[in-house]
Amino acid sequence: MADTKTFHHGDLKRVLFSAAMKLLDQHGAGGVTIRAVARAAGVSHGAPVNHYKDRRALLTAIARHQFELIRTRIDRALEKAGNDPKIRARVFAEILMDFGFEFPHRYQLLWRSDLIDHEDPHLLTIMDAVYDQLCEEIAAIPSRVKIDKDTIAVSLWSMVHGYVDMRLSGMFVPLNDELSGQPRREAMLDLFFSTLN
Amino acid sequence: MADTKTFHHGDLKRVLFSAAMKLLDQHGAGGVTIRAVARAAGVSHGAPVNHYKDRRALLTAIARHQFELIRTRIDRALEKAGNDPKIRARVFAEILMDFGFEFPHRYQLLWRSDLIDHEDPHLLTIMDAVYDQLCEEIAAIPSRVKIDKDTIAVSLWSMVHGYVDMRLSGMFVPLNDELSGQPRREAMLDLFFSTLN
DNA sequence: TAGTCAATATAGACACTGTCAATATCGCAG
DNA sequence: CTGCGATATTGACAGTGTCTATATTGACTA
Repeated sequence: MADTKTFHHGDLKRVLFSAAMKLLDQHGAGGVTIRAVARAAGVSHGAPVNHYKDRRALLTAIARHQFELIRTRIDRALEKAGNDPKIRARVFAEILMDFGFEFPHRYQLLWRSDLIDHEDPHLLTIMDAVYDQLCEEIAAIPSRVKIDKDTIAVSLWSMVHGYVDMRLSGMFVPLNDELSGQPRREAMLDLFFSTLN
Repeated sequence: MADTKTFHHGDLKRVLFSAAMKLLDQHGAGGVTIRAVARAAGVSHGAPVNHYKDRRALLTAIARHQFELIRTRIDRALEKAGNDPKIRARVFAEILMDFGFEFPHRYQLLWRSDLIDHEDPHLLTIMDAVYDQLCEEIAAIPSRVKIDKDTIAVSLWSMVHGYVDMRLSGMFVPLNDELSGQPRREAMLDLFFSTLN
């Protein structure tokens, strides 16, 4: 008896959300305007304010949802990943890259601090959860050399994010992203994990 | 007799450019509107079109200029960097990070393909030049293992960009970015270059 | 010197945008 | 049936980018 299915429209909040997602995937964050979302949902331009305080709130909700989706994907992949912590840490990287190339506009939104609220508690929580999960796997890697675990985690995530982000901006594309059949991303991860021996 | 110092205002193009830079540094790319730039330059909102076709053209010009500044900084730093190619490649990373943290809004603009034209020939040229310079240093590193040079270059730049970009979005800040006095960025670079032995 | 003309600047319009305030409507509690 | 809170509509306001028509400037030419 809490929230769903009441009042005028039905469940406008959900409709607004999915309309916004569609606009995001199609036209990027710039296409997700309050008014366009309202149009797509078939309501007036003033209606959304009852469910999302402003544009930033709507986009922040979407970002939160994406991180939850990422975590779900990671969890599912880890179930089938065996026990080698190096392979498990690598799964993390693969999932993030897959997500970035599959949903470029969603991925780019995640880091747009001018559009979303990175102080949002829900968002902070889920981001921390993903980061902590990575750290757990990293910590389980047996390593001869003593390297700070956070440094490894930050390095890996940085490399992954940097690669996806730059590729989505059109960089490294002239490099063809292929070398002798193996995607470059695999070669990068090979290189990274070879460090940890 | 070519371009500078003519007509009505004097050299409005330069004035527009530096007004835009000031707005960028102060308020981010979102604050760089054609009309705000025109206001800051003391001309009407329609004046800029004579010098920059549209907002995208103005921002692209700024991006181009920033990459040229980065290349200049790299060149200068390389002059004092000695002959060890590993140190020279590292200089590249240090300069990029310095620039990113010194001018966060300028740095973020460089990768906003919704705001600037990454197909612009001038921009492509200067970006390629910076990348090629990195590759040269990488190629000079003697390595036991045979690793594709582009993979190393892409990995390094990706890690550097990813770290700066995520930090500027507020991530990794709770980690304090310090570990035992040494900045994390140095630890990351240590880790990266330890791979190439 | 007078006149022409391209380069440059202005002013106004149009269609957008986010956000706010006033108003209207719905559906449930009493 | 009566409220009343939650929700939706409408209109307004100040912005924005970009286009068009108009005005001004300065240099070159006859």
